[in-house]
Amino acid sequence: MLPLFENYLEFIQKIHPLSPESIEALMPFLQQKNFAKKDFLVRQGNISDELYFIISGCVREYFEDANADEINTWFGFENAVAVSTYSFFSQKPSLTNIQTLEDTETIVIRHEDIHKLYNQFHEIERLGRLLAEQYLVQIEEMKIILQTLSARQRYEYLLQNKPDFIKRIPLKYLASFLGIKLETLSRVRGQK
Amino acid sequence: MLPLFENYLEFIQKIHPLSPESIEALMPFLQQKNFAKKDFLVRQGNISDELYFIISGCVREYFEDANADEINTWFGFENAVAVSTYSFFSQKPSLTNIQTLEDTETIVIRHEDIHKLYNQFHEIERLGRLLAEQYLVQIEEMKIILQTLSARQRYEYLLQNKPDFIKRIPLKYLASFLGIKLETLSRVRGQK
DNA sequence: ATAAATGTTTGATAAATGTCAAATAATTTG
DNA sequence: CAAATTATTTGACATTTATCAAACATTTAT
Repeated sequence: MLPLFENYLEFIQKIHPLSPESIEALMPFLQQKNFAKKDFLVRQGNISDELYFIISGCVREYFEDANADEINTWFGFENAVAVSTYSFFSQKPSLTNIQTLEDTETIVIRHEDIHKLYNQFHEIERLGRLLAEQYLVQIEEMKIILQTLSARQRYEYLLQNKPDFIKRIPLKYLASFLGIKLETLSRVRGQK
Repeated sequence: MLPLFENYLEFIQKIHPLSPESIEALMPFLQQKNFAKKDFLVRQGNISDELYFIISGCVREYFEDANADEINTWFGFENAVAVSTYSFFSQKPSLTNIQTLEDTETIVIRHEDIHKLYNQFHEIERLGRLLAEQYLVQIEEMKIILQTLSARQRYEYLLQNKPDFIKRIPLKYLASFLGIKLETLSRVRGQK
């Protein structure tokens, strides 16, 4: 087994253990892809037919709003799944970009291949369901943060719950992720 | 076929068509439950082991924040699935209440029974996956609204995209759903 | 039909956040 | 390493939103 795939399989098995047969069927569809800093995994407007598991590095998902400002919607580090959900699920043009913030190693699996595996192995479809459910709950949490917290409280939420974000992601990007302006974020974190 | 189940089956078939065998297996687990206005389908702190399909009426999902203010997180009308996602998926205590805003007829299916069906029918598990994916994309949309729009723009979003909300849901509840105060919402909609 | 309860609007003011401009600080590149 | 670029902070001020109080309107229950 290539050592790079170990993290990926471990990640999967934690969500839903797979039989040796499923894993054997899955492996040929996995492909390693490495990206330099600032490369794009997904581009707004294109249909995203790949799902990425991040082995190392860091990516952001963002879109451009009406004023051509970038709105960051998601950040992912090692051992996270990066996917342009709407596009990948519906196979329609992506509303977002996914771009690396550092050199990043990924394991890629294609939409088409996942669906082959879904058809062939009920337990892989179950994995897909569980992954979607978990992802959903995470998005819901972030939605509540944006719905209920002040700028200062949003920053404190990051401090307590996503310390990696503050360590590794430029404030510039974190601001729109938190739904506040860069200057406000800078002030809020100065006074604490 | 009881006419009440028709909408439910139609809803399901639109997401993923099921074979007659699956439908036959599913039917015995469906149960009709009617609620009076202000009744609770789910209570914060309890494990929610039921998923509701709304035949008629209207429900809200909400939780109480640290100041004992109610934060509304979701509204559902006819032909929507109401579920306390976190609790139902993880079978841990619910973070939210689900309460009717009008007399409401539902079709209920239990967590345990869904999982029996998942085990027995791959295609029902697929339905579950697709439902989770769709739900996820909807939550993501609302997250973007809260992340990027001003109070006035949030109201205009509702006007254009969820006119039913404005017709049928008291402003009092819509305000926290939009992440703004009642008075602000009232002002914003007065000046238009 | 009326009183009580619930829901919405309005006003005055305070607090939070945004805007624009400029100064520092940190990082990248030749 | 120095210049150029990118990122962050700070200041003055504008705008938005919240807060608190009260009035007004609508719905519900008797």
